[in-house]
Amino acid sequence: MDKSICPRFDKAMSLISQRWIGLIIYQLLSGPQRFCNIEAAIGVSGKVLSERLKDLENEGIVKREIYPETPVRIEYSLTDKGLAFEPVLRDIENWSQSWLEAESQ
Amino acid sequence: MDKSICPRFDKAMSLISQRWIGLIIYQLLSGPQRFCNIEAAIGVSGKVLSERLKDLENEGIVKREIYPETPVRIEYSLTDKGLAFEPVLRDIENWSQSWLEAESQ
DNA sequence: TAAAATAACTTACATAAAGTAACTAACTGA
DNA sequence: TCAGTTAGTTACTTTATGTAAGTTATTTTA
Repeated sequence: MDKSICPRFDKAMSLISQRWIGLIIYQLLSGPQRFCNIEAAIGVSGKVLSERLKDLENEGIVKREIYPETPVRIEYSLTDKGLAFEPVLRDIENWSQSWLEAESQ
Repeated sequence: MDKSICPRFDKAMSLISQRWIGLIIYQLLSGPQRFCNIEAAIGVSGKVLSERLKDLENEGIVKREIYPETPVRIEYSLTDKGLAFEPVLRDIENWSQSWLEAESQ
């Protein structure tokens, strides 16, 4: 058990290797939005989405804001820490455009 | 179910959101190496490592080469497609240095 | 020559994570 | 009052991952 890898890098990797985390942040790059919007846009179940949003909020990556309108509006948005993740997602986007086929079986 | 996201990006995201995939590619960035070396360096179990290496080989990201020496040497290395993934991992590295704490409990 | 070691896996079993679908609570408009 | 919307939660099933031991081939050591 070497574990020669940096614990911070290791933690970042565990973060994005949680299913849906990347797509949630990517979706929030297009601006603050509601729970049901994220759910519909990326096709995640409500159960997992609420778990992930809680995790991301605890990590300081996502901010949850309640607007006491009628009906109540709850908006999720990226913090600076979350916005700083954009280059990662852009690189993944670029890589996927260059190296993955448009058609998959 | 909008599913407005690009299927190629979606596929790339499913790839890196598989546990260990990122760390395996990262580890291979330091050069071709053997199974047991990757296993020790990142702390993944042999079972999952062999699954992941097969997946990565099928995706054309990793190359497996057998050197019929004594004892036989099997080396895993990155293809061009795999090497092209480097910027993603460097960005994650940078992000983790800037935004994650050195100490975690 | 037999026993122990190493590399590269695989198998069996246990636990954790994710998916599915239905349910809740608060409100609103018809 | 009934159906609809938002933001979730709960119960249950399926899939993924972890752990530890076993396998095959070869090689080194006693």
